[in-house]
Amino acid sequence: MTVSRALRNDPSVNKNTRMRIHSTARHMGYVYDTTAQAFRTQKSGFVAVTLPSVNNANFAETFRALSYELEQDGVQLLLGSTHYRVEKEEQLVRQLLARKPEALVLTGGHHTGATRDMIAAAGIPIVEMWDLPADPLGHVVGFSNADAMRLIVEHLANSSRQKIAFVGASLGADMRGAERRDGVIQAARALGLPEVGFIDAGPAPISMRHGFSAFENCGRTIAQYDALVCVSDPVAFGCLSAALRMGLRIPDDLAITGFGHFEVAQVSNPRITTVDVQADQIGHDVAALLRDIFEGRIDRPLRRDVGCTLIQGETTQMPPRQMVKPLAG
Amino acid sequence: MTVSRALRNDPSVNKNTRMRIHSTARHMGYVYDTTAQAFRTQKSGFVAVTLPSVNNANFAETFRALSYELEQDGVQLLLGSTHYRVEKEEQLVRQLLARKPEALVLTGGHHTGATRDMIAAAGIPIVEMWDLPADPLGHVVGFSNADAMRLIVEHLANSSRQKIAFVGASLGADMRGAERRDGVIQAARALGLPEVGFIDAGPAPISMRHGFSAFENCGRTIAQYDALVCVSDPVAFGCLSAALRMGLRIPDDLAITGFGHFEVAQVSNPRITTVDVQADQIGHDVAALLRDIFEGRIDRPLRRDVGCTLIQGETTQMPPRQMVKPLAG
DNA sequence: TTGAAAGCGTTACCAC
DNA sequence: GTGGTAACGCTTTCAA
Repeated sequence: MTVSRALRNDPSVNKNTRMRIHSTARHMGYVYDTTAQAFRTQKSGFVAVTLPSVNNANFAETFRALSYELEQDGVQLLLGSTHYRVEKEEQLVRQLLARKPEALVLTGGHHTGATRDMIAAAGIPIVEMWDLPADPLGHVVGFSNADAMRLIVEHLANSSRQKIAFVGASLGADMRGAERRDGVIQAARALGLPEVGFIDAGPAPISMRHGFSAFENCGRTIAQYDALVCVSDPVAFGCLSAALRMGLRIPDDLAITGFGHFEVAQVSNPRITTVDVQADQIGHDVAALLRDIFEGRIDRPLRRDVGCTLIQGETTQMPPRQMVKPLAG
Repeated sequence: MTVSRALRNDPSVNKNTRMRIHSTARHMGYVYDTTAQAFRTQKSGFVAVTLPSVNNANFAETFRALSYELEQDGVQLLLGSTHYRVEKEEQLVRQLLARKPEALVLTGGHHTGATRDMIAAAGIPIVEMWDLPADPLGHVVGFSNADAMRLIVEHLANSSRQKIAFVGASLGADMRGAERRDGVIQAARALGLPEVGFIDAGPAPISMRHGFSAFENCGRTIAQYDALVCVSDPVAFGCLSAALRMGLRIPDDLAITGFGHFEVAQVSNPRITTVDVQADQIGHDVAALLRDIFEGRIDRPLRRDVGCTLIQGETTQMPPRQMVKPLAG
């Protein structure tokens, strides 16, 4: 039928006819049936995405960017939330694969064996994002959490901070958080700093209020540290707020750093030193990658490191100014 | 075909036959086609949801609660973002309806004519949430934005604030924001307060940084107000941060209020007076409603007001203490 | 540039 | 308890 072609804007249809068809279709309140199309063409038009949490400005931003790009290609995203648990991820991936998505985008590089098996059996393109896994399932668009923390620790060391504590979720679920903690520990060792402390803010996901409580619960023991490296900006903001309420001067008494370049880090008072990992860029890059995959322009697994940048705020000091070298000669 | 029944474990099939069919199916590597089933039965197992933005802690929380409840029933949510524009919503609803969802959940009660037509033609249950529209499309789970603002204005008036300014997005796109502004204006009039000012923080969506800039751009003109009623907590936080940087004392020089009971309002320093609208409760209630609908326990449109509560923070003063009444006698 | 016919895999309905 | 037939709404192919 010509109608079918017209509605898909097939160029072989006369412009007049097409216009007329479109207008009557709209007039009738006609809605195209993607279900029938998916059935007929054996293409679902879905891309499945898992996030640890929707309620996280960074992941939400990646999803927004991804969704914005892909909806222009008529792709519908299927979103699932793992609540930072690989077992939940397994259950979710099973549910999502039943919808026959044309690709699967996972956050992070840690998965159960069953998840890996299902994914292998599905035979669709896989993208892992927000991480640089050692043994990827397919394509990768992410950054090194350890590298990000090295930036932070080196910055702190440059302004003569010695005793660092890491504020994060209880060990177990949040793998990217654990990688960040390890990154801090490694970086501190490499610089010859004393052993890094750990302040447990409770089970993941943790946010502002958990940072706040964790700081309050430290009591006077906080005095043994001169820098707090937090797993994320919201947690850092919570700590900052608690510290200010206790009358501490930030950064004079204590340096505080975050992670993720959340809005709150830029608007808070003082602004929080953080690391920008460009959540939106990850979304854009994954979308571009998927487009390349669907159009057959990719033949082997891609591994893209989007990198990260230190954003100096006001919760840490500038490194002491270097001696100015005399001009040559 | 008997095979079809056997594979769905229809009890009317002989046990032997069923077993034989299952075994040969497995042997053949047969995979059941969910797509064809969805096509034939006209039941997709989808519920479509539109949000103004995913990148908003309140809407994300509603989505999380909704998703959490419904995934237990094997329902998959289709999420779309309207970017606070009814035209975008129209396009989105068209896309979503093409997937033949079994219900449609919309945020807000303002839609284009075409949207209303499509929805009527779709003949599926509709839920409008986060609002109490005068002419609902179907079911409603929400609250009155005007009522919420009345709570705020009365609270401010109780502590003798007179000159109020509303900080919100430019008029046009954000309808709930506009309702809140109108609510403030009406409440102020009802209390005999002077005309309410308007500080434009730019086109929706607006967040912390827009509140910050808007406040900064006011310069000295801010002095004419003694209370700032912000369209949301993030915007209020931005204003608060800018005010503190300018050396204002909050709430002595200026009262500031937010909306939505976001985490930042509770952790900020000082805490921001706000209105709790229970984003998660809305999600739960919508999920419960959908369950009732699918199981045929609902015969006429439901209209549920989840209400809202004033949360007194530290950016406004307590009302002057009432004279203590002498004990009886 | 348009139209007619066949068929995708499933299920509802009816006959056996 | 089993099986045959038709149909869901679309796209592909071929003919006009």
